[in-house]
Amino acid sequence: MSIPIPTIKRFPSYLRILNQAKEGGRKYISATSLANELGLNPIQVRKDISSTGIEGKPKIGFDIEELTQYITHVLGWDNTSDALIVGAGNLGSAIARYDGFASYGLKIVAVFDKSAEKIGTTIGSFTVKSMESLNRFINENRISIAVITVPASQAQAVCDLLVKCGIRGIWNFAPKDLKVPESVVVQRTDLATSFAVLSVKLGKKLAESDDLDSDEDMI
Amino acid sequence: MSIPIPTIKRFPSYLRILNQAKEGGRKYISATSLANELGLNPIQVRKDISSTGIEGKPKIGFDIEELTQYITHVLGWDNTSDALIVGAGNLGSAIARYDGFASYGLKIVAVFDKSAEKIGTTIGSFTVKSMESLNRFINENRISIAVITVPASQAQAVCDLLVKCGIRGIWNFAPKDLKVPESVVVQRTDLATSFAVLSVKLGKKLAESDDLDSDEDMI
DNA sequence: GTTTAATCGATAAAATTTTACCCTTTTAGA
DNA sequence: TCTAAAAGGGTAAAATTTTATCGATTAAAC
Repeated sequence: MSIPIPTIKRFPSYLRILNQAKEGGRKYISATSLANELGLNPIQVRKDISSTGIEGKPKIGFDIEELTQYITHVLGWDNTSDALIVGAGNLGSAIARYDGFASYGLKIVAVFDKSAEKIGTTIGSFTVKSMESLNRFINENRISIAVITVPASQAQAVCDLLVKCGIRGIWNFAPKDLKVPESVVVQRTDLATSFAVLSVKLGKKLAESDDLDSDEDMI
Repeated sequence: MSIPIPTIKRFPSYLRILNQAKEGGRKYISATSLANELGLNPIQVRKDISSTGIEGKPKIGFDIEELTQYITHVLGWDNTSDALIVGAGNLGSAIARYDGFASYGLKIVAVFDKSAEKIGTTIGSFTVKSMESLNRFINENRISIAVITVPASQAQAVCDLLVKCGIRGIWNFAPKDLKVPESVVVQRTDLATSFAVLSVKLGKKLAESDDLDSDEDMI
């Protein structure tokens, strides 16, 4: 009944292609063409879509509008959530300035930092607020999501504080695995993880082409 | 023989904990304590480690130094690769300024952008270079890895150019699935993907606690 | 020295995810 | 109208990944 995590991870890509197709004036899209765009297996796309309960029409495909709405809904991106950022360093600043979150139902509404030098400065459209004002801000604005972009050494302390203030979802960019109570959800996003996969694949690829090179020498 | 992708994705976390333990003066670490730190299953950790060929000692665990070296080697992080960034926007700038890449064998050596306003400006320790100078730079410095941080609409064009210049590995931050020849490796890193998982988990969690609330009402 | 408890390692089972197969539906064209 | 081709959908198989089980090993405590 519940949707597999790998499927959920593919959903944002589907949305992206769907939007593209819609902008191109199309009304229907087949699993096959979705798959082609994304380099996926069409059967897998169909299976992913089937988990939303949406049905397609043979020879035509799926109704783009309907599919978009369902996926958006499954992801909970149809209701915008306010979120705040803790940590006004490079990454925090970049995220604060990034304007693409709106399309996935996330609205950054404030940026916090503990450094006296940063408090009061401007990042994009935000004025950096102090950690002392965090609790009140969360409660007055009923914030349930926080983005952590502080150094690893401070991440757990910040996390604990956020949890105490009532935050329920944490998007953690610090390279640190946070301990939270069962009622709180943490998702860690780690550049290193992604780069590890690139490294290994590239290493393998380079080794292959070296092999080819030596094969060629033997001709 | 080849290491599963999920295992590779966990390797950077292992390295992080290993470093931490080493700094704490420890010489050995058990799969169990690694697992505890990361919220993983100890059996899984042992299995992951076994794919490196390293053997541990019962009752003691694994030699931290040895394990670190092997994992680093498997990831190819023992040889530093020079890389360049294309796209000096928010994200590109943040990445250029980020100093944590060194620990995973990645050294950003230049930043490129096509915008005349940005060329010549300074980002961290880099002076933004023009796209015209890209080809020459790649060849003179034998760069094989590029980071793409341009908008989605330009990503494929930039990618094609990079491939033509001889780039073999592309770390793509643009929300766009790039088509590359078979000899090139692309890894896409997407904030939306990560956030999707958080959204769904959080939605489920919030629904659960709503259920509990209503249950309590019934008492 | 013996016992105990922690841990490893190998193999097997379970769970999850991806892929294959085959049949049905529907549109477009002969 | 009939036929062909392009999907979709359901079920089952295959592949991958995670978890369990159990015996073997080893340092530390007694």
